[in-house]
Amino acid sequence: MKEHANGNGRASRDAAEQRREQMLRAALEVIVERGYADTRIADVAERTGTSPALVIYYFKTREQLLTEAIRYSEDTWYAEFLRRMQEIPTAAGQLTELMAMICLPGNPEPRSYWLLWLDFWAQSPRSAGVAAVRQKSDEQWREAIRSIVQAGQEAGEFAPVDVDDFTITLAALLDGLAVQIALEDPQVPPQRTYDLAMRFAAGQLGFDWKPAPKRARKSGR
Amino acid sequence: MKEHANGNGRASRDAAEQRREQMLRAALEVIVERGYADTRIADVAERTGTSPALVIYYFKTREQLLTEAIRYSEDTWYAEFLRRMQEIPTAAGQLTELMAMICLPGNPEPRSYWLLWLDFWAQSPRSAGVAAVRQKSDEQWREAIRSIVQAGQEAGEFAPVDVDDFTITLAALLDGLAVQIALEDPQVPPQRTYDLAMRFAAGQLGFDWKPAPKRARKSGR
DNA sequence: AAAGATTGACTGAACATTCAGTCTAGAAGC
DNA sequence: GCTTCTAGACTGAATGTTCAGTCAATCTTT
Repeated sequence: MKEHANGNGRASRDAAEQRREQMLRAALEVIVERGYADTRIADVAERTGTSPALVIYYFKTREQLLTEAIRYSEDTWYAEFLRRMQEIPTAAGQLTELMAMICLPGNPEPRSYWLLWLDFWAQSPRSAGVAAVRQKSDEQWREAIRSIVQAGQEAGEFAPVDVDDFTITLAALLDGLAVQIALEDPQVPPQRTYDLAMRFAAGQLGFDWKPAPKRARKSGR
Repeated sequence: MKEHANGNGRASRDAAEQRREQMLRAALEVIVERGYADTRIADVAERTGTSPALVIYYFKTREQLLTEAIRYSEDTWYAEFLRRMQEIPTAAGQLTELMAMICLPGNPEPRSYWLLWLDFWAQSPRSAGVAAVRQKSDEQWREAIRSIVQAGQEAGEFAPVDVDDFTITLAALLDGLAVQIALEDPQVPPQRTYDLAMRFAAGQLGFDWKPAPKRARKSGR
């Protein structure tokens, strides 16, 4: 269980790093379940099979634990996003994959992710730490869209719309749809958010996209 | 200060009603400042110049106070919205006024209103009471858009887009822009949210709209 | 390589504070 | 005098943080 060995304190430093991550992941789980404000140190301790004191030992304060947790979440998500983008050649394909990551159930589970964001938004006005992470993520996020669109335009895939306007609009649209995903509005299931977002992007950028084959056609409304 | 007088318990019942509203308004102020989760009974008591015990006297529990407060906020906002709609003849005009109410600084201050909503969203997954109010407001909200669009189409003002799809998309877009308004993102000031939302609506529905005369043209980006 | 010294990881118990909600008793209005 | 309204003192339960000290591993010294 203990990987001691090699010379200096390397092993224990690794172990410590693992501990930290374990706690960060546990914190994220608890935030999703109980909400940011109601996440207690004791919860994280319990979930990592340790004591509240140890959590404070690693993170000086509760706030530090929580802000590091959200930073961790963002970094992880963004890294996965970049990884996927690199495997896709066309801008339209990249945009499609991005939408899927955001809207459709899959590996980084969008609902959990967006539940976190609802909390970040609510916390931002009152917490400088959260606000900073949110702002940075938001910019990174828009920059990602922007660069895909720009590349697509240069490759002739996309119509020459104003990149900034389109980016902000799409980002906002996705945020709004994300709320519905997170809150599981029965009127707006994930597949529908995906279709609507794709239709908007395809319409504005002028690339072809056909909505997924509808299963049963809902009758009224 | 005390309006006693007339016969039975009417006066005191009115006074009690006023007290309640006073407390509800105070609660909303505190929620905006400190956030839903950190709103204490003592804050509301202090702001109304009374005691915590009295707040509990009127609302049995803290949760009841808070959920009634958000209901009150929604009812007030929606009533004002309806009032304004009735004074506008065209569907395009109504839609424009709606956007202004949502985006541009004015009487029901959008930023405060949206800050409340950020909290409602974050609270919804864990509070049945909040979730219920939110869901109802959301539906009411979409229904309002839908009926304006439908009227506009019947009057020949608007292009015949799919009403449901358009409604959900616009509602989501506005929610997303609202996040930027609430969080005061420097990249996306209120005027810009208004312009983008209007451009989207005008483009989709095919009515004329010219962006407000830009003041100073920002140079780079 | 054995003995001692040092460090990092960790715990249990206590502390201090914060707060929702209760209780009691009094004031105000009818 | 009966009901409604109000405040202040209080309670009980959480919960973040501190602290003194244990334990095991590693480093130093001889």
